Amino acid sequence: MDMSDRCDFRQWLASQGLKLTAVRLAVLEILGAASCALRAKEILEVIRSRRRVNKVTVYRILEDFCNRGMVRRLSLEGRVSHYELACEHRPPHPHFQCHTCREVQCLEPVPLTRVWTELQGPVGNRADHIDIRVEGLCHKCREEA
Amino acid sequence: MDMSDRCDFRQWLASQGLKLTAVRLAVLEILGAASCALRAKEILEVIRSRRRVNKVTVYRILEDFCNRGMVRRLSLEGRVSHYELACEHRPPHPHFQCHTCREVQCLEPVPLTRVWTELQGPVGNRADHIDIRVEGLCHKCREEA
DNA sequence: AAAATTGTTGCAACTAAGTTGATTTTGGAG
DNA sequence: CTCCAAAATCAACTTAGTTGCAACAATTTT
Ligand SMILES: [Mn+2]
Ligand SMILES: [Mn+2]
Ligand SMILES: [Zn+2]
Ligand SMILES: [Zn+2]
Repeated sequence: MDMSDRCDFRQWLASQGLKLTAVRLAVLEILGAASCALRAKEILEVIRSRRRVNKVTVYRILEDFCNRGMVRRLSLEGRVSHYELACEHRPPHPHFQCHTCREVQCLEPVPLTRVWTELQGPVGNRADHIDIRVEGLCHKCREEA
Repeated sequence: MDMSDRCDFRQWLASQGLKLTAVRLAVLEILGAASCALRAKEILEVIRSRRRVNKVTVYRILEDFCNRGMVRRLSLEGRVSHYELACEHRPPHPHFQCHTCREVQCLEPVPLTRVWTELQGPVGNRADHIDIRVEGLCHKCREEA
């Protein structure tokens, strides 16, 4: 799932009618290079290692990208949102989160047709998306125990 | 999914070696009577309509119940945890959350064997639990639109 | 070129949800 | 009834994110 090199972030911003700014580009590049979903604070720190930024700018950019469907916000355990790129090469997929170290791993996308049929909600609801999170103990934490 | 009348909360507390206190009992009764998962603030407000309580007490009780497996904490959209009873009559199940009104509905438990086979995480991880959340537009919000 | 418009960033102050440590109160065993 | 570990309270703190407004930058208009 490391096909970010295929994405032209400058072009993506242009196609969204967004100006190419240093912070926007940095957010996309950082998420594109990440192997798993990142917290806003982590993104902020990476940008700050290069240039001066205010956290509000990063939060506003992430919010905007999420609304446009360019980035996905994951609700995992705890009160901290995690963000990952939602480019065409990265379809929605389940995640694994370790009880102990809280690390998040992306799992392969699953065909949801089978799951859909199992999930008959109250009639009249319109389901748009299924979010799957597997909880457990990651291989690193297993070795330590 | 309204079998809370079968649960004897006083006995449950005793079997857990917990003293029977007004707030503990109230938390269990409120969660037992709820038709969907509640936020800590909602639980607090219901208790406060009857007696004086500090929010810390409620948070500490919820935390303790979650650690003991008596209550489940749901990580839904946003930064607010939702809590539901995890008594023997209420097995883990998926949830539906409305984009618009954010209301949470409990869905029927699904047999996860089919889903398990689809979710092949990195080798070496030990999966303990699968959390499924369906997002969409609830029937009430659909009517309004 | 100057001015106005628009979009972007920065700053400070704020909020919501939950946590911590110290102190006081209470359930229930003896 | 007495006593004390367990439970509740209080105030202060933390974390993650939000809000309103000012400053700045990039275009567009005159
Ligand atoms: Mn992912
Ligand atoms: Mn439920
Ligand atoms: Zn781990
Ligand atoms: Zn709704």
